[in-house]
Amino acid sequence: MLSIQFIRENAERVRRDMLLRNADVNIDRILQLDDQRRQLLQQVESLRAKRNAASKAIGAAKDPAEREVRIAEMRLVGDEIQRLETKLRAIEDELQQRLYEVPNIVDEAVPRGPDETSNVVVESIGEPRAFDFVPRPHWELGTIVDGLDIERGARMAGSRFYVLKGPLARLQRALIQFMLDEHTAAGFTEAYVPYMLSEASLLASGQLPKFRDNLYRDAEEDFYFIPTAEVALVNYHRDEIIPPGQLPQRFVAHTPCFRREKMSAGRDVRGIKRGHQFEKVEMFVYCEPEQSAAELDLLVSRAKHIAAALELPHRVVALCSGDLGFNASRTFDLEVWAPGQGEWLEVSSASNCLDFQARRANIRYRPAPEAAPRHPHMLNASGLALPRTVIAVMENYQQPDGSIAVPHVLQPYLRTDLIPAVHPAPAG
RNA sequence: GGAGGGGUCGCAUAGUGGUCUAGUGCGCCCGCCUGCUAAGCGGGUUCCGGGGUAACUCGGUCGAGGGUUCGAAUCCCUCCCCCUCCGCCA
Repeated sequence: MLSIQFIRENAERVRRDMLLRNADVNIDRILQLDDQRRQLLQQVESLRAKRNAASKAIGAAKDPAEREVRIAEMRLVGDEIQRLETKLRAIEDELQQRLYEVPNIVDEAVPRGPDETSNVVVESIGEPRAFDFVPRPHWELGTIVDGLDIERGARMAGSRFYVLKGPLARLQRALIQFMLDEHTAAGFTEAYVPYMLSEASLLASGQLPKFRDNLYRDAEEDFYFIPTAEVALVNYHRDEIIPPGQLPQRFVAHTPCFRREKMSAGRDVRGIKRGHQFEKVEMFVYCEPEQSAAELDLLVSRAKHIAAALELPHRVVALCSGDLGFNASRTFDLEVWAPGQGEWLEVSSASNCLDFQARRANIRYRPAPEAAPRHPHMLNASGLALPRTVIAVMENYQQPDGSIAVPHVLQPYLRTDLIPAVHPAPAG
């Protein structure tokens, strides 16, 4: 979240950024609550100071009669303190709730625009392959290589679930392994993290209270299923002051991700592009504020590296202000080309969240041994999302008979250069 | 799931209603003393917030949140975490 001090001192900037995001946030109400809070706080605190002094005097007083008089006096002061504290608490609660729902500020470099149509393609790498046959979508290829079973997935769990088996289960695992190997070789620390987290952790990462609808949770215990490993890694240092000399910290984690995705049925439902459960390799960085712009570049370059190593045509898209996520002040998406479906698939989203999550999670670091603590900046990026990378590999590497060539870098993992066609191609 | 024991300043501990402004030791920082180092001596050492240009000052903070009281580390309630044993289990 933004600090109330920041909002107070930069009210115009914050109002502007809320407009740029199309965020419906009442900054005036927040400032008004802050004003009331500080007024009340001063009253309460001066009364408390008075009570503290008097109580000390009572403890020291010898004469019982004098004690009684002062105790009676203080009883009245105590009542008044209680009355004001009740009022103060109500104001602080409302202020806190409202602050939790204010999104991050918008980086000056972010293109302005109301929605994704204003996003800007900043870089394109690789030429889409020229096919001398009509490329098939991945769900057809999945059937041909006997690696994808959407019907049985739906029978087990409902719509938007699927089963990967045989060569495609193995392909996905090889991709995960490859990505982890590449990122750890680049200095990222691999982490295995809980897949269910407490409500406090979801609040710290920014998922709650605003995005409750998109989360799965355990009905009986305080467990929320992670929608991304980012949520776990934000909380790695929650309520800590990181000692001097330990930044930057770069993590990479492979986890499943669970999302309710309560969107209109009928869109994006074909195949495995969007499910309630999917695998993702996630990168996450804690760094000093001065470094976060460079770290964002690093994360984008790491995501690009994976797409390039897999020889997939890809492009980098700068999200415009209206398309930014709640936590992010600047985001680049990485998209890969899927020729079977004929569309660009978002496989990574790299965001600089500044100190927005650090503040919610109460994370600070000490720049130097005697220095005052500061909030670190935190960044996250997929590196990459699995089902869509699987789709891109399948559709880009497909052969006329529906078999799928294996990208060079994956051949050591799969110990083959071809996923063969075992069923005849569907007619048409 | 059952029974018991715990959570106090970076670490270790003391503290069971008012001289707690949380003591002591270790560690760390500054100073003094000192051929050098060590020892010794003195001082300092949580974090958050309010007010103030500032020096400074006030409030809060003993796992978290409520409550009792003029006054809570200390008493009461709810919750969280850790340890030991039993049960269950990959």
